[in-house]
Amino acid sequence: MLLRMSTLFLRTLREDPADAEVASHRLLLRAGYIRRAAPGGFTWLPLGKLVLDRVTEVVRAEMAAVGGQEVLFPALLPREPYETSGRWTEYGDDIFTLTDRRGAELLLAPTHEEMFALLVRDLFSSYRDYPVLLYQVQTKFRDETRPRAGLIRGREFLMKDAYSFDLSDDGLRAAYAALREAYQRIFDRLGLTYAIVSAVSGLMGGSASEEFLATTPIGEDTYVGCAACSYAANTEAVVTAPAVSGDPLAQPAATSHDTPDTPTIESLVALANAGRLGDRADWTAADTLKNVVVAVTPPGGKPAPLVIGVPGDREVDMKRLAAAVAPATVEMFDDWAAVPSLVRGYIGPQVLAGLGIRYLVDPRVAVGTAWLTGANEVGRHAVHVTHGRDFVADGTIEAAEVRDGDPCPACGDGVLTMRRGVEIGHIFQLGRRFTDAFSIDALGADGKPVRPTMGCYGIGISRAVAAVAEQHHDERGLLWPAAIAPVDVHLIAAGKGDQVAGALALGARLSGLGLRVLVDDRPQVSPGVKFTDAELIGIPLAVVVGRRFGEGFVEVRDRATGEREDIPVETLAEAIAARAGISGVPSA
RNA sequence: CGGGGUGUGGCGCAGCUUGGUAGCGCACUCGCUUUGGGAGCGAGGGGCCGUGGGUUCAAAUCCCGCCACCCCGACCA
Repeated sequence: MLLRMSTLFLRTLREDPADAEVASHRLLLRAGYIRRAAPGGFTWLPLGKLVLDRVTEVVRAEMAAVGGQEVLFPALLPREPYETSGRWTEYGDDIFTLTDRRGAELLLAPTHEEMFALLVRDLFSSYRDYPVLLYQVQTKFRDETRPRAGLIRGREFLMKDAYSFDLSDDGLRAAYAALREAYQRIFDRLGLTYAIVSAVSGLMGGSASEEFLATTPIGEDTYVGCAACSYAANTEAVVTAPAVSGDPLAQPAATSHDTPDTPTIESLVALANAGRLGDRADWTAADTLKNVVVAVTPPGGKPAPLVIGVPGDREVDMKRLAAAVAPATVEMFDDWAAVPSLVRGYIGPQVLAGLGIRYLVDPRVAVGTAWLTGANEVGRHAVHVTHGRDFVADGTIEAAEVRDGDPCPACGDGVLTMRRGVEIGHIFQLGRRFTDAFSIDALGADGKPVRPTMGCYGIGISRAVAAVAEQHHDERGLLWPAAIAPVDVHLIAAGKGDQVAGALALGARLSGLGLRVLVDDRPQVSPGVKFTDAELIGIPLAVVVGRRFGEGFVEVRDRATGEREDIPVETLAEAIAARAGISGVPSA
C-alpha cells in the first residue's frame, strides 16, 4: 500500500479546535483522522479509517483464534424482541426509537443480545450444535444524555459484540475465561495500558462481569485497586466489608436533644463537641448517620421515595447508587410536600417504618451500632439511635462513596487506591435471561430439552482508537503503536532536487515488500511543514529523503524516541524491518 | 434536567458596549522567489454573521423566541 500526501484526502489543522478538550479528540481532529459530523457522531477520514480497520483486524484475528464466527445484523430492528426481553422499557430514553410509515415501532440497536439469541434458536436445535461463539462488528446507537470527549462517548459508535452459547454453566465459565484471555491479547496488541476490574452488569443482567478499563485521567469510570492483593473493581462494584454486628440492647437508651441550626453534618458535629450532647467532645462526622432521600423509579413504574443511611463522613455516590438500583432509575427526591413528616435536615430513621418508606443502609451501619442522627423535628437530633432497636433497615445498599485509602474488602490488609479509566471492553456471564425470555432450548442426548446459557463480550472499537490516542501522544502529536498505525513508514521528501522522485521510488519499493507506506510528496511545501505534519500524524517510523540523498543516504527517525540516524539507501528495507519488528521483509 | 459559555468563510478569532460598505491569522487559487523545522512578495476566490420574529430609514450589532454546540453539575440533608 502506498499513499501519497499530495493526493491524500487530508487537511491538518495548525490550531487546536476550540471545542475539543481531551487530547485524543483534539489530536485526532487536528491530524485529520476524524471529523465531527453530528452530535456525538464522527466521520472517519482516510487515515482514521485505516487505524479503525487495523484495530478491527486485531479484534477479528483474536476472535477467530478462540473460535468466534462473524455475522452481521441490521442496526435497525423491530420492537418486539426488545419488548419480550423487557429492555425496550429498561433502556427507556437511552435507545433511539422510530416509527415507520405503517406505524410500526423500530429501534436502532444499542446492543444485540436478543437478536443473537433468536438467531441461535432459529438455526440450532440439538445439543450436538453447542457450544457456539458468534460475534459481529457493528455500529451501535445510544441516545446518551451528554456525548463528550470526541470518540470516547458518542451516540453512534463501532462495537464488537460477541455472544457465547453453552449448555452448561461450566461451559459458560470456560467460554468466559477464553474470551477474557483473548481480550488481554487484543488490548496488549493495541498497546493499551489497562486494568481488569470487577463490574456490575447493569442492564445486561447476569452474574460475573468484568470491565477492561484503559487507564487515563480523563476516564469516566473510577476504579480501585488493592496494593496487597489482586483485587480491582469499578467503584460501582466495590462491596463494602460489613461492620461487625452487636447486641442492640447493649447500647445506652436513645435520647433526643435540642440542636438548633444544625442542618448539616458539619454544624451538628461542631455543636456536639461544644458539649450540647454531654461530656463527649470527640464527635466526628463518622459518628453521625446521614439519611439521604432519593426517588427510585422502576422500569415503566412510578417514582417512590427511598431513604439511604450512610455514615455522615461519606457522601452518597450517585453512580454507585444508580448501579445498585438498576434497572430502576434514581434521582434526588424533590416532592417534599407529599411527605410532610420528613423534616429536611433533621431526618432520622426512627419514623420511616411508620411512614411506609423503604430504608436501606450502608453495610457499616450494622445491627447493634449506635448513631447520632436526626430526631425528625426541626432543630433536634438524637444520640444512641441503634440499629435493631430504634430502627430496623429494610436491607443494605452499596451507595456510599468509595475513598482512596479504604480497606480492601478482599484481603482486609491492603488499602484501596483510586484511578480512572475508559471502558474499552466488558465481559459478562449473562446466564439464561435471554434464553428464558425467548424459550430457547436444545434437545439433549436424553431427549429432554436443555436451556442454553449465554455469555456476552463487548469491545468499543472506535473508543479503543481514542483510548490508544489518549495513551500514546506527546505535545507534538500522536504516536501510534506500530500494530495499528495507519501505515508502517512515513517517507518525507525534503529538498528541491530529486528528493520527491526518490521518495516515491523508495515508497514503491517498500510497498512492493508488503509495507504500508505514506509518502509526503507535496511539492511547494517546506520541510518544516512536512516534519511537523509527520509528528502530528504520528507514524512510528519516518524516513527523510533529504539533503544527503544525493550521496546515497536517508535519515531514519523514530517518532517515539526522537532518535535519528543516517543510513545507506540500499539498507533501508532491512533497517525498517529491524526497527519495526516486522519479520519476513526480504532484502531490497 | 439544572447552571455557565459560545454560535461570524474549512480552522482559530476580532467586530457587538456606542446600529451605517463584514474584517484578521491559518488554510485554499494564480505568479515569481524560496526549500532541513509551520517561507517571502504580489494578485485572488470563498461568508442568507445559527435561526424565526420585532424595533429602526438602516441590524452581525438592540429586543423577544427558538435551535445547536461546548463545559460544569447531576448530590449532602
